[in-house]
Amino acid sequence: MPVTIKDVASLANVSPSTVSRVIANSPKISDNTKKKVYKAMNELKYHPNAIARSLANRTTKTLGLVLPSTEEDIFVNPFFVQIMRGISHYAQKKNYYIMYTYGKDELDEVKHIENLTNSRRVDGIILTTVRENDKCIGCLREIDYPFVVIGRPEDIENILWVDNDNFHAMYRVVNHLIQKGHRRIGFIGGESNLYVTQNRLEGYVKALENSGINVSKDFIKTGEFTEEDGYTGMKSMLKSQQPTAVVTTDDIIAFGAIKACKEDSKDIAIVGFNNTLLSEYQQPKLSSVDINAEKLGYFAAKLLIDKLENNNKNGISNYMIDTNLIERESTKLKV
Amino acid sequence: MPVTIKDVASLANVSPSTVSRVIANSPKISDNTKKKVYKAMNELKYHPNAIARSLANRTTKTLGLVLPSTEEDIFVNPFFVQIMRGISHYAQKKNYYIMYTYGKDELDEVKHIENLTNSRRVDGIILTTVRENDKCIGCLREIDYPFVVIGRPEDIENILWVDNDNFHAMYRVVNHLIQKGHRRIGFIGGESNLYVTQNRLEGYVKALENSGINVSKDFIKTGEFTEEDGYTGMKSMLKSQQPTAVVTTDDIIAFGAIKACKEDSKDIAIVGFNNTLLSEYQQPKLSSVDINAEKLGYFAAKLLIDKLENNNKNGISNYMIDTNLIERESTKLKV
DNA sequence: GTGAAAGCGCTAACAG
DNA sequence: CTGTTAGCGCTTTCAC
Repeated sequence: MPVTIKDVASLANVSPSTVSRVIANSPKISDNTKKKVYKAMNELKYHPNAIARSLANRTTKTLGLVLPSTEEDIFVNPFFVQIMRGISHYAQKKNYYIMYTYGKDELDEVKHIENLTNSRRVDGIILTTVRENDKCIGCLREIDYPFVVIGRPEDIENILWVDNDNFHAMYRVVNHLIQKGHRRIGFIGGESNLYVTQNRLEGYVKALENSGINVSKDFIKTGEFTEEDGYTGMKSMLKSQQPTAVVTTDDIIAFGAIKACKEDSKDIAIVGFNNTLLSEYQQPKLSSVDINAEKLGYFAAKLLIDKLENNNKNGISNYMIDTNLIERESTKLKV
Repeated sequence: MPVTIKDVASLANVSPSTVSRVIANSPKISDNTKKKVYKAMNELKYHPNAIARSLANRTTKTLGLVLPSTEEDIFVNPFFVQIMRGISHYAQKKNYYIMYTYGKDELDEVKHIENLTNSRRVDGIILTTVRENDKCIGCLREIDYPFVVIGRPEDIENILWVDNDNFHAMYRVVNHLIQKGHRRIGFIGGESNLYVTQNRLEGYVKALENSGINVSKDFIKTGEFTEEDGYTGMKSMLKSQQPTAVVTTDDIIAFGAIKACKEDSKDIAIVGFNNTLLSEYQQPKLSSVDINAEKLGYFAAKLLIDKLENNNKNGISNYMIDTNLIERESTKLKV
């Protein structure tokens, strides 16, 4: 029933291998036979069977995308959807397909990765989260399967990854605030042992130092990525210090900080991170750093596909994606 | 390098076909040889090659998911993410995989569908939007490829689909408002030629009639799915009628309606639809109908997979998914 | 430049 | 119950 390469071959009066060469656009095929073959393909409405090709040349042209399924992550944050689009964007360009799976937790993710790779359904894997001592990375490394990570892993040796330049992102935000006249600027971050937190904190410190502003421990709070810790961080800072501006490492933290300011009727400039959907719906509308998730996805796909196609001559193993401060009401005022 | 069925066969001292039967869990295999084979598989860490299986039995165990990439749709609305999870949930249960593609527009979607189906990468397709005179459906029908659509198509003959019971959803919402004492209830809907709009309107009408409340054209507005049309619809209703409550067919419409009420300082009960993320962040928090998108995805996958596996004995060709009124501040008050 | 033949790894008759 | 034998549809040496 389905038309195969043989049908095309006999109609065009050539051998199957010739047709195959035409499909692969082999250089050593006369223009004449090329034409003949194309004609036959059109007449028969021939379309190569991807599965058969995959079996023969041991490559599926498919990438596996592993998504976490934590409620908060997935819903409040357009992050993953944007990443998916970015990936899709580059993949389509290169004629790659994407299979996605949701993992209930880290172990479940590992299980899915094993399924995907053992069955050879995919040529490579894209990881969308990094954890401490990441088991997914461990597993992929062990079986030596191509993969790329969105977010900077602890141990980057021999790993493809993309991430924002968190140092610069925060550096620029703080600088911007300084330009606006702020001198007493606080920092409220998530877990202090995370790279993101550390890098963003460094950017904060550097910006202050560069402007000759004293960096004080009392202006630096870290905790969890929760509204609550944003709230308490802000509260305690308000009590002892008199910040005129506060930068945070996540919108959710910023939301808590806003709440604290409102309670104390303090008018303080606040900046969030990740530019989540809700930032625009705060009172005041929250200025936030857009991390360009779509670009993260795009370059993750690029890194992986380039490797798969051996186009990685330049040896690039990671990309730093730029960020954008989206300025809204919360940082409108000059001091 | 990779271990194949042959390796297992020779280690277990059986033929490849026997191993194949063990993999497929064929009933007519003695427990003894089953054990032998399993042992060999474990020792060799054998994993069947999915591609080879697909080629041999002409089935890929993967579904193609076609997503629209309209900004608004994708971002503001957790709809698609939820659908993806639902699909994934059922698919994983049945050991199916999902490939997704984004279509820039209808034609682009058709192109992707053709790619997916012509290359035989997928066994079936899941459509997440329905348009008037839908080209995707047309194409799929023509080539007679299994598919399911989320949303009720115009012509449902021989088509698998899932949708909410829009009639009942709205019927119950209006009833609920009536219980609360409302008698002057307005309706603001999207495009009047769409099924959703019509069905929801019918539910609205029926509920009023059942309670012996007069249905007046002046209480019914339709337009586009925009904040603007929600706003103007509300404005004009406020001018001529004195509604105490208004139901809408989309949160975005409700947002506009809220705005209009605020401007005129009218305290009117308002209900949205789709329970989007932002509904909770309105002032007042918007009551909205949750359409259970995850369930829509789940049952879409079920419908399609059941068909593919010929488990569709009962001949079910669609599911109606229940909805849930999420009550928030906007309908708190009794009249 | 093009064809013949072997094979990718697995499944599915058909025997026995 | 199990083995033998052909393929599934395409690619890829290796000749010519």
